[in-house]
Amino acid sequence: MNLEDVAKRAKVSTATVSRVLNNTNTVKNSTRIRVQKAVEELKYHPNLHARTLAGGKSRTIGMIVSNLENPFFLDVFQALEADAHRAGYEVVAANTGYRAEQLVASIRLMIGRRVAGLAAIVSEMDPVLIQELTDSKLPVVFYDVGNSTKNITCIRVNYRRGVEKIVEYLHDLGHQRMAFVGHHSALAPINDRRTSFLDAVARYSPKVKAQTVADLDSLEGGRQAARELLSSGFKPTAIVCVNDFMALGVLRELREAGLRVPKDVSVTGFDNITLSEFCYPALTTAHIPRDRIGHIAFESLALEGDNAQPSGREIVINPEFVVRDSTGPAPNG
Amino acid sequence: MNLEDVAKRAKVSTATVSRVLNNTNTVKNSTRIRVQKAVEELKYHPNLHARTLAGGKSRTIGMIVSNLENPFFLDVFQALEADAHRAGYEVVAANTGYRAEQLVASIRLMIGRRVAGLAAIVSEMDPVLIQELTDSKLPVVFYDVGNSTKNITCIRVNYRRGVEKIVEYLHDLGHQRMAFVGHHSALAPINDRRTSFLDAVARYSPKVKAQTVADLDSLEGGRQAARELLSSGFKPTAIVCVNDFMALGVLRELREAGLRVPKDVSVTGFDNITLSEFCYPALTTAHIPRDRIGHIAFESLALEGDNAQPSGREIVINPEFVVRDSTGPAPNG
DNA sequence: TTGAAAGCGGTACCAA
DNA sequence: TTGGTACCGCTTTCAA
Repeated sequence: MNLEDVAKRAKVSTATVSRVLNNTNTVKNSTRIRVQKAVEELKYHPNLHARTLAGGKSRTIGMIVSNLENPFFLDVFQALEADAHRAGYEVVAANTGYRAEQLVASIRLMIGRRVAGLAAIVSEMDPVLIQELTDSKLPVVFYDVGNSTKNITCIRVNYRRGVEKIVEYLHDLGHQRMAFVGHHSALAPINDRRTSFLDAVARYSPKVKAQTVADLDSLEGGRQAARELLSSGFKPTAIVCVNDFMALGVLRELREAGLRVPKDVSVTGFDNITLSEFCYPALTTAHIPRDRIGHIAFESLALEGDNAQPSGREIVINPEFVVRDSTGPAPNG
Repeated sequence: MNLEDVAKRAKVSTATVSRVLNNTNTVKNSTRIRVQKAVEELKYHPNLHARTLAGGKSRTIGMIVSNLENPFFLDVFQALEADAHRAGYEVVAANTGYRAEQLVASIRLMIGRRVAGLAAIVSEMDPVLIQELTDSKLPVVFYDVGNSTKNITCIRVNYRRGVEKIVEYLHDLGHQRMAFVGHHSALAPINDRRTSFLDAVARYSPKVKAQTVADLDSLEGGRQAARELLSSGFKPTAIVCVNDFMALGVLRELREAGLRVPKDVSVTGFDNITLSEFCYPALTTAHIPRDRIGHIAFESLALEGDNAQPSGREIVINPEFVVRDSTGPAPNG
């Protein structure tokens, strides 16, 4: 089923069918109706591949994220998609699960699809890939990696600042044994977070001690990390989690170990995902505006004409400290 | 940048380049290497649109879900995608947010992309769309709607049975005022769930009373529904939620209203998403095997040859009752 | 206002 | 083992 079938049935040329389908040029009203009728009757759906191939331009944006299970990424995706749809774009997403090979495959796929722009909200970016994307003319948005150049926009979160605020807050509450629960410490942007924590704690050294553990970025990962922590003998009075998602796992393990939060142990998250307010106890965390990230990504990728953003920007986002119920004074003794 | 550029650089024909790119036929080793070198140097990435257009076949599966925010759908997606990748397929997902117009748009999009198969895990399917998909020759999998025909496989969950078990359990615990928290009662498959609940309760009538409320399928929706319930004067001792996701919202509202779960109010979910075990208290729920649904969807859509599934199957899944900590004896008085 | 035809970037068949 | 070439289904001049 193709244009020609429709054309035949409507007794016009394929060019005319194309015209009515795209509302381009002017078509006599009577023939327009004839064509539309034919389209209806044949239940014709234009082949999008042929369309983009012939048209040259692509109306889809690619987005690659590290972990769709973590609502953080989903929120960014939804914000981006909302903008995209409003502007007549589609967005196709890929999930890497923090696997470098999968990232390579996803990038190839996106390039193969000739996306109009690519948002890479991933931590496993290696320098080679960054370079490759930089070389390509494709508009790209990175999150937490790379450097901005003509076709690349970088969005960074001042994680360090956020963690400093958290550690300071905990210190003021009297905590002296703080632990950090992270994940994938082999990945640079994520290891930076661990380092930020250690640096933040170092300011109160030697009174305040620190320890770090890591597991997968998942509920179960957070739980395992907490388990490891509890059996390490370190006995933290505060656990700083790299994000809210893992913090939920930590909360569970503490609960099952009979520890009360925040009475026995304080816990903090990061991101301020919706769940952080719905779990028990509600998490003290640092807000990262996922929707803003999504909006910025879209703007940098798809705006044209007057609204076009100066590409090659570097945007820094400052997290906002949010106090809830998962933190409290350090226990005595 | 296209095949011809590569061909020129390698001093061969486009046909030969195509051959080495696809590993078809035999190409002399020396020329193969020459071509590969050219591909490398030019950083050439084949245009996937041209590929599918010329090749005729599509190696991608479409999946449409009602609400990606609800982990239930994400789990199905991930299972499907894992299978697909293993078999060399891609899957592109679309989220409707339970909006009928968005579903129509998404279906058109998938058809336009000429997907090899379509999994529609949505509740907002209307008869017209079902018919349209049935007429098309496209392999389709429905969840909870439609009927199986030659090209259509249906996966159904015996929700009724699951709710019966839940209501029976609550009844045995002495609960006499049960409420149901649902969403989008205008959609048939979802209203069926509400009806199942009412029917289940009716078996214990008139001793046991029932009431139902509905809001959005979200954390906040569950919370609002609970709020409405609490201010209705009905004073339920047990709240049966249409799914775990909304149950999380209910838990929060109860907590903020000063009600203890399960001491004052029992709460049940449905689906057994991972979060149901990580929230507090852990939810009594009914397990629905999302991974199995994903696997079945993939099999029905993409298997060929010996492993091909008899299409037009109808698969019924029986939820498994899971007791955790959110349910307990009805409070006295 | 409409039609004919030249691409878009590949694949695959037929010859060489 | 290779090259030539006819499509795949659509968009877009260019003429009529």
